[in-house]
Amino acid sequence: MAASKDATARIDNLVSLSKRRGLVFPSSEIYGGTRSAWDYGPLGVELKENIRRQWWRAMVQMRDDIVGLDSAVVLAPEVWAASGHLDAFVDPLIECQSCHKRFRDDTLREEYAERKKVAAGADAVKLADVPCPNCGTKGAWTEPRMFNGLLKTYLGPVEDESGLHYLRPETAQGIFVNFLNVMTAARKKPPFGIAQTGKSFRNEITPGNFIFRTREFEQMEMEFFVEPGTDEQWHDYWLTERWNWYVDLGINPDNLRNYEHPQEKLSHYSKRTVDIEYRFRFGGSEWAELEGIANRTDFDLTTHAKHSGADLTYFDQDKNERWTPYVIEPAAGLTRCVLAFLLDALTEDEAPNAKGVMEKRTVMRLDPRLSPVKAAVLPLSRNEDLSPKARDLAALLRRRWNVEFDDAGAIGRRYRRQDEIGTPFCITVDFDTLDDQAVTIRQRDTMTQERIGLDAVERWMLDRLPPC
RNA sequence: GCGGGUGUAGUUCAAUGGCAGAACAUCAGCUUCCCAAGCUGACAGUGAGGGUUCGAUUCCCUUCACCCGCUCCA
Repeated sequence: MAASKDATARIDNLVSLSKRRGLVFPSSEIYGGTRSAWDYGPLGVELKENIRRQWWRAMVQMRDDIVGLDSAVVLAPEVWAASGHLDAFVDPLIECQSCHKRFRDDTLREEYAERKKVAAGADAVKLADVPCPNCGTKGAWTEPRMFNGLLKTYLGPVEDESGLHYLRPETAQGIFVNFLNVMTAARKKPPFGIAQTGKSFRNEITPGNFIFRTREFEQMEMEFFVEPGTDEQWHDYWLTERWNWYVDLGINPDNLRNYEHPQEKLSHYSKRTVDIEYRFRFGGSEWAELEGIANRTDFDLTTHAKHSGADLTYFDQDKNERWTPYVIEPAAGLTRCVLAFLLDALTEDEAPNAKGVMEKRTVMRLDPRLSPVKAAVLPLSRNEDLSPKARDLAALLRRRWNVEFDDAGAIGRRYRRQDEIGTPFCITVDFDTLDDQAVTIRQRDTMTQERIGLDAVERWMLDRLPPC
């Protein structure tokens, strides 16, 4: 339990750092807050967009077999009936009034029917006869209450059932209903993929663990359409690709693992699902899901074809036959990625202060591609000659990157402030700069410095920051 | 939603049924200052609502949020 205590402290530490530095704020804080979501501050939105950009580059722009899409959040309600979400997301839950433990009404009666060999099945079982599996109290159940995971909204001027719509619980369905549009317009044929990122909404019973589980969250999903029979190979391919994406962007592989879903617990659409989990070290569980990589078979295209009447098969000219593609889906949580990248990057080391005494240093060792601020330009001290020189350099670099200028307080303090938010490079304009037209560049992780000519700074940065 | 815990400045913590303090952070100024400990000054708080009371941050109720469990799977 000591480990989880440390982990809790680590998260608490990140929560306060996030607020202090403008990464993540409690939502609607001045009104006491709402637990549904968190807000991303000036640095948080940069980090989140950088992660999204890296995903988009790796999944869409650097490949010729995947294209992008941005479908609506509110789709026709029929989509959710066809996809199975209207059924699968509705769980009737009942609670034992003695021990307050909760169960699903239907599974409780099913298990009872099986155990007691009730011939007529679960429907014949009366709840009053069923004892609580936890405490044994018989029939002290509350009324079943429906917990619908879908968020409802009412469109149109009159708020009645005819306007009932749902906010999407996943971005995937927007891809499936556009399958034909995209395949034709982009002139793609299987194997090919459609990717999109965006907000999704789920009525989670218990949001929590900072930004890990929220009712409003962001996903990065890709549906990869393949010929049946090749699906298992492609599934393995994407497991490797996605794992490597995290490691390439700096996540310590020791903090990653694959979790194979047991066959009997698979979602209604899945043949096989493997999660990439990160060692978040929350109180309750060491590992938690970052991304789910599922073989969705032809479930989605088939069900949408059936419900809509559209032909969602693909005509294979080589084989002269029609088939419904299978789908491999790597579905990542963008907001979960933000948390994982932050936790993995947040480190403490020791560095000497101005008097040579070793002191704790907080460093956010983010990959420079993800860092909210790419460089800070700092005059050695606030001075009428140095500050303008530094401002000019900052303005020049801002044409390409998010660059800060700061001339407040002592130089060491400013370095540490940039360390804490993960800025990889600090460029210092000193009094020699006025003569030799050169600056020192300090690197975040090593604190080493090198002197570079003013006119070479942009090139130096370009060599170390890949285009994005 | 249920059970347990917590709520005081931006952060981390004090204190009290009768003026709410500190440290760090932040901001302004000073400083030829290269790794947060210099000097001067400033801003800033009892989560919200109600009750008891002459008086509530403190006691009571409600509510909201966070943390730990039940649940969950991006």
